[in-house]
Amino acid sequence: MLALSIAPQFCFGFGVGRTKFSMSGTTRYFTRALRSKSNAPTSATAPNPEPDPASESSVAASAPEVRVFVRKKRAKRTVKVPEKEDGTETQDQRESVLPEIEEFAYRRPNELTQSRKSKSSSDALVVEKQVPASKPRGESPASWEEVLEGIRKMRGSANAPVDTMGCEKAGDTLPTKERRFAVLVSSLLSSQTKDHVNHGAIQRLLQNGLLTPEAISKADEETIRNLIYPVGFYTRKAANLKKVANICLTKYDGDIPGSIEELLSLPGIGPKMAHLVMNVGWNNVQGICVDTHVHRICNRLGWVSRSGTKQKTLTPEETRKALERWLPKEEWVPINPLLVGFGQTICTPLRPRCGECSVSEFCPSAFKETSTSPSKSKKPNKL
DNA sequence: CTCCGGTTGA
DNA sequence: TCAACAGGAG
Repeated sequence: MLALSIAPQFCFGFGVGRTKFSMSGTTRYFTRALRSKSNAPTSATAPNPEPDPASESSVAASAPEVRVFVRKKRAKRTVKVPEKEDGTETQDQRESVLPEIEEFAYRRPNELTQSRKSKSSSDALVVEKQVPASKPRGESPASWEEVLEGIRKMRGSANAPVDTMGCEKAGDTLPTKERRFAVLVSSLLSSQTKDHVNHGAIQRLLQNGLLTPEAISKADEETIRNLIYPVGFYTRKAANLKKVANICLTKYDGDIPGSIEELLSLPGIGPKMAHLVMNVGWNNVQGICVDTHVHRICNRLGWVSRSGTKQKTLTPEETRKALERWLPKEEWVPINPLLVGFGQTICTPLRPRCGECSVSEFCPSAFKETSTSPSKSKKPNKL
């Protein structure tokens, strides 16, 4: 999931020999793309399209075509960034980065109108199960439609990248079964990971032919770990990925599970991702994909509460059920990217920019958390 | 409630 | 420099 910014200080440069580093109290890491552009200027991004089923020694070690990230743990001192980080360079970085971000910008208004008109013109979506739009069963909050519309307008002017993009884009040129698997993999990788990082990992898997259950189950874990490296929690995810690939092969004939319950049984797939995979992979809306942004914002707006009370919901799952009680089904999919983007730019977890929010008049929590924060309370309100 | 591993804002 | 972050597992 994204933190707050698409700002120019982003300096990621996959495959261009740029080094970045981070610091934390106990551990320092830096990453470096192995093959720099100067070695193979024109083919740097298309190393080896063929599957390279694991030789015993890791693919990363034996095949120079595989682009991996090298990580070093516990470097004792700060690593120098080889390329200058002065102002002009930053400018270049921004220019090279923004188009990629642009790709991820959510295009919800189109899709919304499309789904409302229920037109079959959508190309990549294969499983076209018609979801009956159910009538909301609970009380709708006052003015929720105005609020949604207001947020849509705010989002239209300032797009924020959204983590579902990696999923929706994942392998959208692939055959349907492979595409579903790509969506599943993307979901596995995407949690706690910025989507451009996730997208890079998916591309590397794809380029190395490792975006099928067969290939992943044959590849060794080290290879997978190196390929997905910059994503958050890559060690755990590499292990989960192998397990999931094997489960898909043995229990689902190489396809992915088609129900929430079965998806939840996969390691690394929880409620949020299970609903995301159903929505995006199967185009079958079983529930709302609720992440912390949706959870936080719905509570701030007073849209959800513990059943029978006015208390805030305590978990995203609780929020999901509460929201599903009244939100019309055609909003179930759009609500996530809408609120996530909103939550990244305006309704931030800490110090929400209520002054810039056009729907603050409808929000019971507006201006309750001051941007200068201190005098409020020792224990800041998490929502 | 903590850990996972890296990024980010303060 | 360092704690907060974000989804899932334990």
